[in-house]
Amino acid sequence: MKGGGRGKEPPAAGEVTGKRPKRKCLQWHPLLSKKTLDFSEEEEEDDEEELEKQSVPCVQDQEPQMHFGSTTEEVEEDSNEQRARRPMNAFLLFCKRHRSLVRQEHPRLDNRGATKILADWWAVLDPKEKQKYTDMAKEYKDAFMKANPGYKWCPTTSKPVKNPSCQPLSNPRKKVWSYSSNSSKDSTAKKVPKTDSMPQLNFAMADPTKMGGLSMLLLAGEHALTNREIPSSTKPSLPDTASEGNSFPEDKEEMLSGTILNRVPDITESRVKSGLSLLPESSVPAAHEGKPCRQSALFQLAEMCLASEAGKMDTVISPPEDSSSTAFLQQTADLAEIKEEKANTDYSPPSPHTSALLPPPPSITSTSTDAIPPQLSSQNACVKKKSKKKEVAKSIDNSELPCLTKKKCDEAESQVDSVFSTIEAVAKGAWKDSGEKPKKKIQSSPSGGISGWPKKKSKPKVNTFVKDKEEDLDDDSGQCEQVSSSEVEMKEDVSAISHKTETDEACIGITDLQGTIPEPHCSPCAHSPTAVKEEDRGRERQGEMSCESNTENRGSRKSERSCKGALYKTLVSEGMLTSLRANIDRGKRGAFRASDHAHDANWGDDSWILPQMGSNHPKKLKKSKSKDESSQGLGKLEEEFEKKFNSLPQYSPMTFDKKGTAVSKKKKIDSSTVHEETCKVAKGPSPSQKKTSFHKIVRKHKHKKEKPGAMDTAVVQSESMMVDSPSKAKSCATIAIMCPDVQGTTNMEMLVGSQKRKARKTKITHLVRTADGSVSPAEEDKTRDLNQEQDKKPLPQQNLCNEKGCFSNLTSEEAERSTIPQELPAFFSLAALAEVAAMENVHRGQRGLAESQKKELTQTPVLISCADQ
DNA sequence: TTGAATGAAAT
DNA sequence: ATTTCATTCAA
Repeated sequence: MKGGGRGKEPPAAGEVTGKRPKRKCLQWHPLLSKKTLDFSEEEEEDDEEELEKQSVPCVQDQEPQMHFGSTTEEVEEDSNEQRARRPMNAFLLFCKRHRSLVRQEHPRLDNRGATKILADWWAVLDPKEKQKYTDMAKEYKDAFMKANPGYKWCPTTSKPVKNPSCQPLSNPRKKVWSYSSNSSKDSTAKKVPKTDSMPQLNFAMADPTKMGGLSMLLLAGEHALTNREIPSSTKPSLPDTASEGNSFPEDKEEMLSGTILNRVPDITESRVKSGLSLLPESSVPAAHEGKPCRQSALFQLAEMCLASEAGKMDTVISPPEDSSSTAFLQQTADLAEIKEEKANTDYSPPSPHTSALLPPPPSITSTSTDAIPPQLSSQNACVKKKSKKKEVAKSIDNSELPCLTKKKCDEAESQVDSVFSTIEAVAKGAWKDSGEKPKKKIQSSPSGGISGWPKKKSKPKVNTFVKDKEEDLDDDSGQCEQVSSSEVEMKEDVSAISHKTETDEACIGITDLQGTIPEPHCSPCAHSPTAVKEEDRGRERQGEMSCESNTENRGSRKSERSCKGALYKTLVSEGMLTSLRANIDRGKRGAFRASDHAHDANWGDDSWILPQMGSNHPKKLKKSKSKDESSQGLGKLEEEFEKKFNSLPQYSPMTFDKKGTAVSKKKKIDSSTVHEETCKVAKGPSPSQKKTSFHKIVRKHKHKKEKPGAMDTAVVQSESMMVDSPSKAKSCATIAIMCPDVQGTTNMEMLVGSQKRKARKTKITHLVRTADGSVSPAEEDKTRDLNQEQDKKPLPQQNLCNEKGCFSNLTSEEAERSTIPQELPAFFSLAALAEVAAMENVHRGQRGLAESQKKELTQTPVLISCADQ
């Protein structure tokens, strides 16, 4: 059927160009930009940012993971390729937000169909609301542009924008997107000054991604550090590094600068403080030195890990959760001290290598292992996992398969290893970046000598990689500038390292998880940081408890997260991350907020995050969540996801229907869809379809009004339908009644929407397909027309509907799902709906849902808001 | 990998 | 004016 049609779209040009081959584009996230932002800026934003941050990492991680095998490297390597994805437009946002709803209603409907419906809804959507989405989109775009100054939608030429090599990141960061409710403001800001340097990638982003969950930490750290950086800023090399590996370099520096062990404590404190209060100065000497160091949360994490390994971490870690910032800090400090001591004891003796961070000597490792609280290990694992899950699989193939296969390497070892690996990876990354600095202790031992590094006993693989990398690094070492030249290498190395390590870790983590918990969900966790949070709370899967100290809950998987989470929490507690806290406070429920509010307030961060989440592990999450169900268990991910999105108003289908009717939108209705549904209805629609059919029917009527010519056919169809099912007929009638006024004025042309474009190509196709057998294209068209015709209606209705609170109800997912009936009342008479439902049920053979719906419908007062009024 | 929708941007 | 591509996910 489509074959012919298709030809066109897929098209030609597009194909070749590479259209969809999914580029490796990293998805841009507001967070990225925010990342750059100073936390200090806006509290609100901060909150959001926090959330975002969390989420971001995941996202980022995920992406890389996704592509991982191929992509990861690509990302790093191909800065060029990686193009940031273009920001979604209002419609896409809308789709993203509502697709699930549509699907709920019409389970059978595939995405295409859903898209059509969404298009209809969109068409019908009140201008106000549309405006919201538009604004969002705009902001999003603005932010995006800021982040990626030179970004071109069409890669066509080349992606000039990014360059990998050396551009200074700093600029872009500035503000990024502040979220302002008002759309307009952003526009001005848009591109702003930033140097164009920021390549699309936002390497900054990239790094974090790599980092995984850590990214957030990094952000925080960076944020704090940022100040410093600026001063030193100019390092040519840095920027480069930053661009590339960004975060790493900084870390690296730190690493290099001081012995990690020793430094760790200090750094940690400093970072923490800085992060919190922005204390700056004192600590982080290293950073000052040469580079800016963004320290990163990552670094901290590493430190923590080390410490923990040392044995002390437990303490440290635990605090975070509870804690208030101060306590935490103090503890940290204490820990640091302790660490130092131990470190000295344990580590120092052996070698200065990089000291703790990197490769703890085997002995140490063992020690650490013992001491290591699951948390740490878990953390590491978690972090990596996130990013890697998918990757892991791939990567595993390469190097780590064994782990997977085994699945159970010693957990302890694995964990430890993972930790180390992580650290190492980080260090390496840093080193690379920092390569310039002579400091690198590691360097002290030439590549060959590095042995210190690669401590991992258990996992030679990692070590090997690391070593190799190190060597590479060494080679490269040092030269940030070189980076440009050797960027690729760097990237590769880094990526490889990180990945590998991650992989290993991931494997480990997975193993652990599996061991502890069979569920695969882990991966999901990775998906969204935010989710993680919630999960942590909510989920209590016992898990290993590794994180006991850490946070409240967390099962094994969580443990990892928890670790991170601990940091976050700490930060939050301190006030660093307001938003986070807020979220936590809200819990899942936050969703409710009025659409508007939410929209304004949260929109930015939250919304973004969620989506990504979804995208990342769309399959798992979504399905699981699908909706209602998810609320129960799954919920968290979804919840968060929705929450964010929720900030945008989500409308119930009913609303749309109403609006559609009410509103004059021209919308086109998808004739095809309508037909299908109608047909279905007539036939014996599937349960899910009922609604759809109903809607469609309504629409048809509308359309009919609009187009007389079409009307005829449409009418006929409708008639037929009616005949088929009296109930339907009634509904139709009802509708007609309701919207009698149809101002016929309309225009024939109307077809605005979707079909316009596609009409050429697709339209036909649709028709054919849609036909599902029954429909013929012509009819559909007619139908559409008819619908359109009818579309016009008095605005008031719309308002009413809106006012009624379709939104309010909707916001919460639960409400949405459960509620359809509730929603219904608005537009059409309930009775009609009920009838329809009844019919459907009959056809189906009754489904619980259907019945329930009917009941509800019937019960609900019949409002005939429609028209008139 | 395609397609359905809309829209912004680029060509 | 036309083409890309952003999201989503079943075919």
